[in-house]
Amino acid sequence: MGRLMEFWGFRRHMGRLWTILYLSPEPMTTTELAETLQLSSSAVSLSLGELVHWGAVRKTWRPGERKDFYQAESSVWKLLRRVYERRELNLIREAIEAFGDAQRQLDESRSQLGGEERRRVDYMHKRLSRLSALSKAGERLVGLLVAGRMINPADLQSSEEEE
Amino acid sequence: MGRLMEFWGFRRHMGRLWTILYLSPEPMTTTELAETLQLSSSAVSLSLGELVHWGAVRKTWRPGERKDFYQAESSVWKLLRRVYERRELNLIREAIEAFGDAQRQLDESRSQLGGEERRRVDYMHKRLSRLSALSKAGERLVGLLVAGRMINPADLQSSEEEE
DNA sequence: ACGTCTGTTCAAGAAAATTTGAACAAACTG
DNA sequence: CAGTTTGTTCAAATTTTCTTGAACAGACGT
Repeated sequence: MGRLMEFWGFRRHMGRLWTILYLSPEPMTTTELAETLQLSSSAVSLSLGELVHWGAVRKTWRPGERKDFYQAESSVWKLLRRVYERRELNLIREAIEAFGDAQRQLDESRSQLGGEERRRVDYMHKRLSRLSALSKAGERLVGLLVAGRMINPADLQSSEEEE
Repeated sequence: MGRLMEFWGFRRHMGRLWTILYLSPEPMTTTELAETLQLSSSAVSLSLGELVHWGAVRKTWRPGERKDFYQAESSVWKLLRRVYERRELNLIREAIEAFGDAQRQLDESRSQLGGEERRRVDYMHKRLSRLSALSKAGERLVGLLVAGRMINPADLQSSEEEE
């Protein structure tokens, strides 16, 4: 899970910590976690905090006990959905915006150019439109994924076909 | 595109190089690329090579010209599919294998344990089964994506429900 | 065959990230 | 209220990853 998480763009320790908690029948303390994974308390604090932020781990208490206890959110599907929603969707939207900005910049310079240069700009404009269309299709698809609805990858495919 | 690619686990320059090529009506040489992006020739060579390896860029020639020319594979959908196929599927399969290995290790030690310890091992075993089921559902889904067939995220969801 | 041009590989250096221990802050105990 | 215990933050140190220039190798033209 550490490797998986790292691949996904999170800290490796986040995966390791979550896994330990996921495999434990009982909530655990930071001390136990640090011991199990041979980590310093600050490393645990940092990664655990991020896990809590992503809703992958919940803080709990025990009557009488002074330390905090942590337990894993055990619905991986719920977690995946949240990540797609918060992170991937944002990323795609930023990309869409960037493509739009680029096109607008091209529009501005177009009038001052002629011949060869202008043809080049027009070409770039067309390509950017394609990237935009693709991103928008992607946005829709991820939206459906998050909503748990059926997805048709052919939409992505067709968004790229020449008009 | 650089940021997107980086986020996806590739070098940032791969995204930048691909974009320049994608926006260019004509194939380009390494020299032009290096100039455009202010990169050293070795940096271009490295990232461009990786792009070729992933099929995102093709080498072409021009009669008479001595330098190699490069052009972008312009079907992003095709590229996405290839990445999912070569990389994500592998990752998932490795995970599935790892979960299986872990379970076998638990099986081995189970007989030598008793009481509390054994209950703990059984719990971990059950949890690993859930991760396995989830990964296998994921594998199937990515397989469908690559094949361009319809996907139902609800499969992932249900693979996690208690039996 | 030689010199030139092109592209790749490598090791050293630079930059970026992770990790850690210590300092700090907050909450509880007696 | 002083003394613990717990958790977080920070800057220094370490590790890892990127980048670069130089050395190397291959191909071409003469």
